[in-house]
Amino acid sequence: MAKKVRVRFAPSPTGGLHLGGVRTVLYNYLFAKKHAGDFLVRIEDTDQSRYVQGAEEYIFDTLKWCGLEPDESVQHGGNYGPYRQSERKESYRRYAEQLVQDGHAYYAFDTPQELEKMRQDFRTELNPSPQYDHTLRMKMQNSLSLPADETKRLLDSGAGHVIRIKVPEQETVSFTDMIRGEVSFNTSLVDDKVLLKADGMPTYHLAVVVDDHLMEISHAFRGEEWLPSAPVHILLWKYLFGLENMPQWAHFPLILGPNGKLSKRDGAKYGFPVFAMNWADPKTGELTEGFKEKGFLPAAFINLLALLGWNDGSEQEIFSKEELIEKFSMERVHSAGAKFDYEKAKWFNHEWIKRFEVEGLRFEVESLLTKSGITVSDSALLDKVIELVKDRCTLLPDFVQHASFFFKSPENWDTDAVRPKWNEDKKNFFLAYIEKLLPHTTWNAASLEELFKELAAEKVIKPGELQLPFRIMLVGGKFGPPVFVIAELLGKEETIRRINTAINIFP
RNA sequence: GGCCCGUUCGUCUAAGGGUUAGGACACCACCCUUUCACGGUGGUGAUACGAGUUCGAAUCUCGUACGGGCUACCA
Repeated sequence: MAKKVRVRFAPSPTGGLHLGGVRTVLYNYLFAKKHAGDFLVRIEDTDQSRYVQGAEEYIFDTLKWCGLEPDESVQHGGNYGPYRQSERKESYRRYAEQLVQDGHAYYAFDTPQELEKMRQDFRTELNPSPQYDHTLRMKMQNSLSLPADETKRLLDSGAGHVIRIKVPEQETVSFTDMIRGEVSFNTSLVDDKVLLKADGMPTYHLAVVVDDHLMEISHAFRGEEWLPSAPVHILLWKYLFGLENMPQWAHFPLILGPNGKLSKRDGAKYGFPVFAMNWADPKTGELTEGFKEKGFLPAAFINLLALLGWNDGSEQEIFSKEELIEKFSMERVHSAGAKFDYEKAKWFNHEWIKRFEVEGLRFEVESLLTKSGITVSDSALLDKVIELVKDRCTLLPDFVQHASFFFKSPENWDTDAVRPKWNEDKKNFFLAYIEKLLPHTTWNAASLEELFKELAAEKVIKPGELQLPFRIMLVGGKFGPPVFVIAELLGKEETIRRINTAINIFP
């Protein structure tokens, strides 16, 4: 009998949510939705020293922007709450003690200094990082190496201690990864990981297993960096809840930067965002730019993220969220890491801007224009302008360049572009053109162009040489849609005003 | 160092024994456009290497090389 699909995402509020993290949420979400299952978010706040104030809210803001809101979460409550680890503290201790009683874990009293000393003492050329494992545990201070009464005395006296898993020797732990197939490990090479810390909080290893059990998680998906600790989790499932109840695992490939796992540094170094939204670290004040603020559409963002490690086997590249839910399948997630390419990311956004209806863009464009000091008085005009220029915009802020001159006269003119061919004859042409425009009643691009060309023929000037100056008069530079279309949208009064203004400025 | 994962154009990828190894981004050329784009057409460009299995290998197996991850009382 198949259990209902229930997946969870467990972010740690240590600041920011980068591409890899968001993609993990995305795949979790897509899989859950595809199978009509639940998608939960559980907060990993075990390490209070790394906990960053505001990071939790940031995570939920990000999920909201991406349209990946959980069904149950810290914010919404739900039947399996609480979803914050610090609020579940007591239950973890219980399971850890249970393991000790069953002989699968033990108390360890070693201080950080003693651990450091151990690493120093046993470090050799062949083994640069000695582990707390079966070869060393009897040489350390723990309930396995110490006499029972000494252990009891230490415990009773309230001596600081952790609980570590007792990993067996010479066993093979294997499991089936939905992406990689069978993966196996020799337990002799696995170290005795800490399960419960001295402060009573669980480490990720204990928490993930206990929570997945308590929250009835059916599928556990996470990044590939977790693969090496999977044997610990498998062992814990075996000891605590039974392998037959274990969720199915999938380890997603990493998203790589120019060199190795994508990091916050890469963004700053190579000039592209690595976070979904701006993140200002309250501790350092450091700001990391986000895709949102850079001008990405959420639809484009999740689209490009989804394709970084997955495709449906066809040549389709543009997928809406609904299509992704429908077509996503774990079998088609790659096992190799994918290097992030910002150029391609921008292409996705461009495609989405082109596809978006005006209604979907209006709000963003207007607020961007307002932010750069442009007042949009005519919203019907704004709609026309958006439709007209959206093909030219890759990132949302590009609209400012391509749309602002419809609402505000240029203040600078690219006079260098007109200078070489500008002369008295041309100036006279525009003066004459104004005279023709004044009584003109059918104000549309076609008739304006016709008038322009007739006059040019009359004055024996090539129309081509006149169009560029005309464009610069209207928009200030060498860009934008066809000139006569611009003139049409600008209206008679404004067009004439701009010709008049510029004609006196041209060299 | 040890363990684990991986390897098709520069990048993202298709092709799950038989294709001139396909597409997209980027790049180049041409067309369209007397602006900038969009668009269109074409081009450069890849199966890491070596063995084996097979009539036949990018595809299966092994080895090598290379890349990445992990190796904390972080996740």
